[in-house]
Amino acid sequence: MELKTLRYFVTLGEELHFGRAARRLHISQPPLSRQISRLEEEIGAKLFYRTQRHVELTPAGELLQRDASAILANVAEAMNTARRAGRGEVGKLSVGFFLGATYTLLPRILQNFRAQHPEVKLVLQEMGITQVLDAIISGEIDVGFLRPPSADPAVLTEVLLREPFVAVVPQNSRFRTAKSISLKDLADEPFIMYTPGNSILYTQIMTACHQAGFQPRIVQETRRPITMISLVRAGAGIALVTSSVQATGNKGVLFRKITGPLPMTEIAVAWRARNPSPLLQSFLKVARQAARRKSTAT
Amino acid sequence: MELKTLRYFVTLGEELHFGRAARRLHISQPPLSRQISRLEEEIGAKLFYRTQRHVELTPAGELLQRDASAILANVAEAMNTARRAGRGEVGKLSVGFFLGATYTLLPRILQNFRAQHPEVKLVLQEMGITQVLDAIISGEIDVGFLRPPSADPAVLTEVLLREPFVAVVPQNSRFRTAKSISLKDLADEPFIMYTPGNSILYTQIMTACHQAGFQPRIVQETRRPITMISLVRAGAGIALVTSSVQATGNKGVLFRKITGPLPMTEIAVAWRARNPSPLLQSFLKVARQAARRKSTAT
DNA sequence: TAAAAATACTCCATAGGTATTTTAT
DNA sequence: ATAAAATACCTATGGAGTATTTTTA
Repeated sequence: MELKTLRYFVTLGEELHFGRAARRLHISQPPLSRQISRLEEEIGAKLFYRTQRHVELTPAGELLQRDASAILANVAEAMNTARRAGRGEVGKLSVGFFLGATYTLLPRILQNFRAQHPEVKLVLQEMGITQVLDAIISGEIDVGFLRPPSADPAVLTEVLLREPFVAVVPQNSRFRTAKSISLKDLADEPFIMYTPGNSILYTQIMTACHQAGFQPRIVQETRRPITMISLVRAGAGIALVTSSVQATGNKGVLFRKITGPLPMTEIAVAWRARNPSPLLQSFLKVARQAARRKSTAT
Repeated sequence: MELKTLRYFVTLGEELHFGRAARRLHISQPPLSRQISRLEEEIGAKLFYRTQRHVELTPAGELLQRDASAILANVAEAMNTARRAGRGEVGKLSVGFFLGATYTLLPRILQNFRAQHPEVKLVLQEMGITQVLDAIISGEIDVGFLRPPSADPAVLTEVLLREPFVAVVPQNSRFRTAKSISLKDLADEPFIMYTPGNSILYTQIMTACHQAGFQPRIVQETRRPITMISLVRAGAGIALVTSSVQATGNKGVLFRKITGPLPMTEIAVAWRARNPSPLLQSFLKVARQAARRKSTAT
């Protein structure tokens, strides 16, 4: 069975006249006769009652007519879908990210991408920052957000966002009137700190404090900046978080700029080096645009 | 697009290896490569990422893989359905009948036919006895039940059932003790009669009465035997109905055999002379069987 | 270096064309 | 007598084969 045969059959079923059907198919009448005979042979049932004056569908032919039309439509549809998928207009894209990307960067990227590619299904997965890289390598996700460096040659990364640390202090803090705080002024404060294991922020802060000449007194550790802010609000100490955390708009605490040896911290987008998916490329483009606008805004 | 190409594509999508896929398809590797390239060209999108070591579906390929498998399954299914329709195992059969056939004959035929052809959809239409013939000629129904003769050379008929008339009398009738009634004994009774227009029963009864030497006094006319029986029960008169009407099991009236010049009345099955539908043939076979058993039972 | 996909070319099966016959109205 | 489907026969496109080249892990 070939589709050509089905097309012939469907056309003849519509015309009920070999000559006219053949003309519509841009072939001559004899080949059409032969193809129909062959089809009937293959199926093992007459599909048309035909005399020299009259052509009519048999019950079997009528059933096949319905099915065949549907099949032809499905084929056209499938080809179209594949074509559009090739242009990156439809499909699926898995995105992995860590908590820190969800404050300002990711929402804007996703919003723009959805607007430009409404028929693309986005599969979003939050995961630990250390797992993002593995997920990219394994192919579990197509694109991920992480903090560089990624240190794997099979994965390409591109920094989207650089942001400073800010200090989170209670509203009644002695720093409440200060516009910015020098890092070494915090030497005697109780620190609420990131968990060491799964955040390079921990390392960045610790290193900076040592450079500033003190060893912070850590009174609490947590992974989530929101929790850190709650603890600050409760008076447990002060915390250093990335600037974008301010976007959660927390009341009851104050955010202050830090001066001193603290470096900027970076968020990068990462993807498998040879993943030629057109969707991936579209996503990266949107991500770059969003990041550019974001940066200027910051 | 031809199905052959889709089959190649699906197989390669399963194997992800040109050599193995070609072996499964009983062709050599180069034609497979070419067909896949051609398909990609036609669609305008790469369907496989391929290096010499690794073949993988692209997003577009993955979509098409799903659609193509479904399409191939549908094609197989459609061919099968058509094949079975050709053997009369599935399909649709339109049956037209008049009221008089519904008492004993039709139920049994339909029951048997449904048992033997569970996948055939029966479309049943009750219609006036005069319309059955037209419906057959126009092709609106495939097979019809009517009272012969049909008087159209394009329609074949076959008598299935001959049945006598019986008298319907009230329970308190003077005939209640009689085993049978002679037609001319009814000469003075008020008659509840079939409508003249659409029943040859009217003609049969009137003719017989004249032969018996009287003109029946008609007090009521109706098309439905059930109504006639109700009227008899209500004491409006007596009626002559076909024997099979007894099957409705009416209380409150008595049925009595008639002796005299009343002929048997017939029910025939009829169909378009050249309707080669295998379903029709099956139906006729079942009808004949059912009628044979019915006759012996009567 | 080897395994596998792509390319080059050759051949033939079969789809389609033209001419003609058959058949039912 | 005629219109339309079937049959006969011919032609040529394109699918499949073999041999070879290219590529990358």
